[in-house]
Amino acid sequence: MSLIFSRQCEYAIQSVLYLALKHHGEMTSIRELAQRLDIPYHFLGKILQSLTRKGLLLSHKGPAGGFALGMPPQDITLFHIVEAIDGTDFTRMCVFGFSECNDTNPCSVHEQWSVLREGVYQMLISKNIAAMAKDTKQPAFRIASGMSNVSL
Amino acid sequence: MSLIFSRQCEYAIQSVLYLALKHHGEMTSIRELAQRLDIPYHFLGKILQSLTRKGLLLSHKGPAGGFALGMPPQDITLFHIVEAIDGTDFTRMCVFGFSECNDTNPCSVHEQWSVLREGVYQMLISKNIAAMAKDTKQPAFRIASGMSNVSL
DNA sequence: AGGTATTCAGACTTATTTATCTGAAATATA
DNA sequence: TATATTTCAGATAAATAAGTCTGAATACCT
Ligand code: FES
Ligand code: FES
Repeated sequence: MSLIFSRQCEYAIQSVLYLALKHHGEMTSIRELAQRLDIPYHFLGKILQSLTRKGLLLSHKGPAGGFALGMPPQDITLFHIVEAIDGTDFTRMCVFGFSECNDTNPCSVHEQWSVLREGVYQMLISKNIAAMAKDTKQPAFRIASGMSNVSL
Repeated sequence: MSLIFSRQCEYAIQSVLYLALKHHGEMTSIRELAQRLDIPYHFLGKILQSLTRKGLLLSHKGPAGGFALGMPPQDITLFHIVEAIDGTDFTRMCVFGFSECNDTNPCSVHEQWSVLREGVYQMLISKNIAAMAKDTKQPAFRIASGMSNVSL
């Protein structure tokens, strides 16, 4: 198989986006996220904990507890999430699997790949979560796999 | 971790490229490939067998046996190799992990991703192995991880 | 205070990928 | 024909990723 990001990372992106659709300060439980996004409950718990430790989310225990964004949605980009879950190795990786990817000792698709990789990076930092949430409120966009749009 | 292609696939690419540097019809053993490219011997054996079954390589048993390209290097692209090892699912995958990636029900980075994905596809089909082998003969390029250039 | 709903922490299981081992089949060469 | 060298096939093992379970800690509510 060949992926871009790990499944954990995909779940993390979906969850943060879902939280960004909620009103400021509103708490959302793992249960709700897991149901609505079709993510295994306990697995999601772990992922949200990681994001919380990194400061991307904040959490609160007890009834009426749950998770919410840990910083303003304007300040969160996909790159933050990817960085927190998968790390940023992909910015240094060679298509051929060679150890170091650099201009002085390139493989034969290095030039093309460098451009594409920069494109991926731009995709990850250019849009913040607030903007993506706004997109997602339009009916044409979707938050979860099957669902188009979402009613919270 | 986040990768583009599986490790098997990276090994496959390196191996096919190495074989393309050999004279037409020359047989290369798993042993030589494994040593020069620093790939686990038996694991590489499996991978080369897969490529052989797909017709990308041809193999011959016995002393002076080994592997060679199964078609003219001008006709082999990276896409053939990726297709044989990892499959082509990545051409249909959504960055957010949603089930179907399409224009009618997009996620909020679908537009950017579609462009990038097409770029990856072009990278994989635009250069054939013969051209890449020619690149690799220049001292600035490298065939194996540490090695710059290669003396066969 | 007591009951309930939630996150948190850690051990555990399962699935997938990567890697290894063993021996059989094929083939060149002496 | 005998021997050595190679690929081939299938089982096995180790490493990593994905997912599950249990109970403790925390906080709300009556
Ligand atoms: S050296 Fe291979 S992609 Fe840069
Ligand atoms: S729908 Fe997400 S990348 Fe196409």
